[in-house]
Amino acid sequence: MKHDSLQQMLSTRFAAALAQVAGTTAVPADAGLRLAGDPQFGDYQCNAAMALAKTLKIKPREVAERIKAAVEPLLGDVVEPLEVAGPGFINIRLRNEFLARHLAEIPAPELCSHVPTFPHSHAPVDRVGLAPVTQPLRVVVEYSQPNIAKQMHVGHLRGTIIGDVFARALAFEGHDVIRQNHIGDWGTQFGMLIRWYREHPLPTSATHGDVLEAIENDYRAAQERFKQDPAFADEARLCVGQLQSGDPVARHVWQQICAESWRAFTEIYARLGVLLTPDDVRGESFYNDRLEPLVAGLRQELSPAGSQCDSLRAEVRDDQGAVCVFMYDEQGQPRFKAPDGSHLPMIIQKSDGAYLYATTDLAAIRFRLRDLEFPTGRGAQRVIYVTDARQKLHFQMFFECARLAGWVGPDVSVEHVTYGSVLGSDRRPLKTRDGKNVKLRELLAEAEARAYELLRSRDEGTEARRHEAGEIAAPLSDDERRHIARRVGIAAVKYADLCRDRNGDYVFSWDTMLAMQGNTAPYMMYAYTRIRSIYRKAVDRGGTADVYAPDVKLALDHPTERALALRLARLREAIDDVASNLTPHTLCAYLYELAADFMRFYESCPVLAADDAVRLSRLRLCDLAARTLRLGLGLLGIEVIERM
RNA sequence: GCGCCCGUAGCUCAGUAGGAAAGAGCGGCGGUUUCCUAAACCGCAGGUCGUAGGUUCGAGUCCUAUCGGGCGCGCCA
Repeated sequence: MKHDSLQQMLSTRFAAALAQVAGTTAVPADAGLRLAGDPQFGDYQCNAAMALAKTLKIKPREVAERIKAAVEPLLGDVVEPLEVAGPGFINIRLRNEFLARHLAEIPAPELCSHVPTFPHSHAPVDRVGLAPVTQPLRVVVEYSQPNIAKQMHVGHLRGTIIGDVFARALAFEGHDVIRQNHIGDWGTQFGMLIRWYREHPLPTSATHGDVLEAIENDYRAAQERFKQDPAFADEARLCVGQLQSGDPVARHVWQQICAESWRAFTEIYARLGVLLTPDDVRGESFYNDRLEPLVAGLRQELSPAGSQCDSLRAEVRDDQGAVCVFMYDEQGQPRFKAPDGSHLPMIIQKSDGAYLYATTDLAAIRFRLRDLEFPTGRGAQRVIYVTDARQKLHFQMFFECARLAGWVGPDVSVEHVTYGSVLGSDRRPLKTRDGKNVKLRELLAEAEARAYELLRSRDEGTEARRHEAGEIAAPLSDDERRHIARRVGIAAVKYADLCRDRNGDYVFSWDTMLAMQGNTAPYMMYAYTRIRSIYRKAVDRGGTADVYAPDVKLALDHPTERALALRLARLREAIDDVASNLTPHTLCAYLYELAADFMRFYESCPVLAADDAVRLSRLRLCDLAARTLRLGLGLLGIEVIERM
């Protein structure tokens, strides 16, 4: 089992050599080791000589030569002779024997059941030879955050998909991941609904096909009535109080609404292949009775003479009837400003006594870091919030406030991971034709329908013809096609979202995401089925039993074999990258390159027709490629299929 | 007014704590199928990296201005 990526392995050796050349015992944190910019320069390169030349006042190429001399004994038979090139680059090419050995160490699939896979499939995960981290962190990932009594819509799509990748990748790395779905299940809006259901029946599955849709319609009707009927509005406000004070009737209606909402959310999550379950729900209501003491506590922590952190400071003060946290910078100037230039506070209690998002967030982080009861009894060391970029200011204020209050220590990492909006082809936020939010339920149905249509139109011609020509055993049955269409459709939506840098806005396009060429889910899934097809045929011919036998030597003589092998050997780098930088698109890029490398290998290296030794070697490469694709796509929350 | 994000090929986007001649896909043009799925593969064409300064041996990448687009900024989440 491997802990270090190739890059880390090379980097530590070069770092040691650098220290030696620089004449220090301090090993540099960065040995300047990068992927080679161009294949002609090898696989990796070390760029540290130029920088070191400056401090040593020696010519860069001379420094490079010294590094080369110092590092070569450390590298053994890992690399071909190093080359110093250009102004002082050191080009590194891994030896084929090393690459082959490296891959040969990946054992036949050993399944691990500690990593979550898909909601409906509890198949253990094939780690493809990658070891978990030795020092796992407890990581909270908060994502999705739908609102009770409303259907999930496109606005929830990105956060749900992206957050799920973090949960998966971090869990795979061996961290102790706690998913948290901070659902909006509390607040004044429930007064209207509770009041409404005094005189209307609560929708049930017996009366409505989509219960949540019915509740949402009622909610809109109640809002309308709230605006027009003052008596109704007053009663609705009273209902809020009843709910908060635990009135059994109000409480019951609220619980029913929540239960129906969760049911609908869970259905969407399962269909999307997202890990979130009702167990992960800890909504705003959960923190309700912690809010009053929290505000009181914050008054203590942030009193003007109270605890301070660095030179920043904050104070709690009532302003215009609201309880506010005012934050100041090192110069004593306001940290945040309103449009009119006045000091912008973070409001933690409204003038009417109600609490806000900020208050709940503070309560939640306190809970996660201090109170969360887990087997080992420790709180989270890393908390990741996945929300859209527009909430940036809120999180900035919230994080600073929590730090200033001393609730988030220096050893804890809190991260706001943002993403851009989903836009339509008009570059405006994606809406339906009549200007409404696109329901996730409908969007996913369309994805599946479009994928089905794609398969059907393709099959009309080629599949039947290929069956007649004896090229394939049987055309797809309609059931299979529906199954495949579901996987491909959902995968297309998720992959299209994940494969671009999450910071920017992104233009939603069915045609782009369902394309068979390019960096898309269908292309990758197709590559996987091609590999599996070879393997099936090999099994039919009885030639796969021993691909992982110790005497099978991986031959990397053809350039496409070598390129594929190198890519496979870099899996660890790709996964480490997502887990530490929280950038799903870099894993997508890796997998796309892997699929493309496989396709090129496939075009130029016959597998089944090759002689025994070569066939087994290539078959093993194929299987490693399939396993790597399945794992990588699985970490992206995408399930592969065996045929397309 | 202040703050954040974005600006790279006709289009959609990569470009990894500054490193060698700027990369994909789509679209365009041209090739490849007695061969494991042609839903593929290969080749060609196409860029003053918004603009102007600066730092550096070296800048798409860092700094400062500036233009253009998006978003945010007291009792919403």
